[in-house]
Amino acid sequence: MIGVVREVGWVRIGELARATGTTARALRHYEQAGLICSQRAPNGYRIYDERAVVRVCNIRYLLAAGLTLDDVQVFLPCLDGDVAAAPPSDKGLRVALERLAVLNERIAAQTEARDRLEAALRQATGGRIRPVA
Amino acid sequence: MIGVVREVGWVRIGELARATGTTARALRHYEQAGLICSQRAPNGYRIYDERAVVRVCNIRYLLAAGLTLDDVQVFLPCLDGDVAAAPPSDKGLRVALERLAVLNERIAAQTEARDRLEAALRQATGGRIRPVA
DNA sequence: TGCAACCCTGCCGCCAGCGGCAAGGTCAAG
DNA sequence: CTTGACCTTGCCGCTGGCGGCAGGGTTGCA
Repeated sequence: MIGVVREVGWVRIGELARATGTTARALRHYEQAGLICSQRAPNGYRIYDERAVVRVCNIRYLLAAGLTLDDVQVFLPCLDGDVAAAPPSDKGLRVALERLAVLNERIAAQTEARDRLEAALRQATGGRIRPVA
Repeated sequence: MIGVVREVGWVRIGELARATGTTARALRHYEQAGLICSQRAPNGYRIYDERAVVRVCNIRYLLAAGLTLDDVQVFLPCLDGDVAAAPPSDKGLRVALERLAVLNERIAAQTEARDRLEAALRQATGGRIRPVA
């Protein structure tokens, strides 16, 4: 074993964290939420195969897109990437569409608020033109 | 003063809550956050003048738009419609403009999230969530 | 042999915006 | 005089996605 570099196969939590741009803490959190699973080494350490990288990246992607961990649950069958045979369920699509609607709503509301604020500011400074550095 | 009926210049918290579509609990919360203020009746009850209705509605509007209570703080001088009589200070304007920028940033971030989700969905309808790595 | 770098579990904290409850005071109507 | 609607303060709880720490164990390397 000396000098043998294991290219693939099993990584521990820290390495997976580095590989996916997250933290060990977050990964344990995902596991507790049932989004990823791990084998255990004889010493109790979590070990992951390389598919975990894809999976975690997918999870992070969906989270960054505004889904919750619960939402991501729905997509579990699709998270392994190589599953061409597992198209997203109707349920998954529904969740995603709902989330999309929520995001659109929020964006619209905030944009409206911004426009209002902008107008108010313009009015506030309308009479007295004050240079606001 | 005899016989003069002042059509409710003052309301108590419950009525204000009903008038603004919120709860007494929330109003106390806003007060504790420094967003609204109240007089006190001799018995200790909070009493509000009718401008409070406008103010609270504005607060709720901004909150619904995704602002935080802290954000709303900054816009306090604008919430009463008093702007013409009491133009905001340079300092206030500066802060308001900063907040405007923050708002724009937030909108941009959420828009990006939405686009990502949309893209993911588009990929999903093609068979899988998204090509990873 | 001793250290530094990992890993483990478990639990508390944080932010935001309240909800809800306890334990009491106040007031008008019946 | 009692009921019930309303008000007060204060504090704990909840959701979401972790951060961070305590208090351990395990490894690799000089």
